[in-house]
Amino acid sequence: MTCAAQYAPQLRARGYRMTPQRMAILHVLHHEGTHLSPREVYKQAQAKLPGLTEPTVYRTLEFLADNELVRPSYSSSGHLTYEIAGNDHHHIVCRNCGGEIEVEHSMLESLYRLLELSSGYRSIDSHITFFGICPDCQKN
Amino acid sequence: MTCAAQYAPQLRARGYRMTPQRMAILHVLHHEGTHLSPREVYKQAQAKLPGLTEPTVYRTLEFLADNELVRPSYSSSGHLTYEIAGNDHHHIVCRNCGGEIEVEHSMLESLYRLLELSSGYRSIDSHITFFGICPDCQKN
DNA sequence: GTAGTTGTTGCAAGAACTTGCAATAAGGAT
DNA sequence: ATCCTTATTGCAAGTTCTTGCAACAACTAC
Repeated sequence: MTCAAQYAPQLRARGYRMTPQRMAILHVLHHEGTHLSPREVYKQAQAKLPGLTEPTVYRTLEFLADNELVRPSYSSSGHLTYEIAGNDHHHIVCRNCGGEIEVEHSMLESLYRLLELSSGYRSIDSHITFFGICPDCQKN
Repeated sequence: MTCAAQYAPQLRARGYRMTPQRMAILHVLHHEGTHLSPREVYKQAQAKLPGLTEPTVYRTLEFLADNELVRPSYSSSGHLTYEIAGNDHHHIVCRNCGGEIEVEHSMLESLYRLLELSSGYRSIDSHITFFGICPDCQKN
C-alpha cells in the first residue's frame, strides 16, 4: 500500500484528499503496470477493499485522470482504459491481433508544438492511441 | 436517400449488402456533417425508419467504421462518436468548453510515416482526437 | 482531543451499450 | 419471376456505465 501513499501530497496540494478507495485503485494500477478496464480495476480493488462500489471506481478513475495520476487510453475496441501515469508514452495497437507497443512521447513533441502554433490551442498533451497492423499480422 | 445509395457498390464489392437500415444511418451522418453519438444517430435514423432498433445502430456504426464509410471519433468526455468519412481530418477538442476545430490530415502524414518506420507497424491511419485549451478559454 | 467544513462515498435507479439466437430479407442463380 | 444462400436484423436479456442525493469521513482549526 505504501506505493499508493506517495501520491497523497499531489492531491492534498490541490485541496483533495487521499482515501482508502483512491489508495486501493492506485495500488492496483501501480502494480499491474499496464492499462486496465474500469471493470478490471473494480474487481481487483474490491478484493483489497470489500466495501468499494463500482460508481466510485468510475468516478475515481476520471478524477485521477484529471489530476494526472493515471492516464486514459483506448483499447482496440475503442473502450476507455487506464494506466498509472509513469513515463510519458503513447501506444500503437494492432487492428488485427490487439498486440501493442509503446511510443516515446518525444516523437510527438514537435507535432504538438506545431499544432499549438497553427491552432491557437494550448497545453495539447493528450495521450494518443494509434492503430495499425503489426509486423506479425502483416505476414498473413 | 440517394446520397446514401452511392455507398452501395463499396459494400457489395466486399460481399456485404446495402440495407434500408444502413441507408438510413448513412443518410443521417451524411446530412448532419459533424460527429454524432450512437444515440443521436439512433433517434434521427429511427424517425426515418421506425422499425430500426438500437443494437442495429451500434452494430451498423461499427460495421461502417470497419469498412471506412464512417470515421470513429472521441468526444471531450471520452465517448465514442461517428461522422461520415469525407475529407480526411482530425480534431482538437477544448478540455474546458468542448469546442473543437479540425486539423488537416497532411499535418500528421510525416509523423505516421515516421512511426511506421520505427515500429514496423503498417497502415497507421487512425483518426486522432487531441485535447487542449482553446484560445477563448485561455483568457480566463 | 473535539468539533466543523466540505470533499467523497455508497446506494439505488436509470441510461447506454453488448450479446446470442431465431427470423428475415438482399442479392445472385436458375 | 422464383428459389437459395447467408448476411443482416429484431428481440430479449444481460452487462457496463452514469447520475442524484443523503450519509460519511478526511483534514483543519480550535
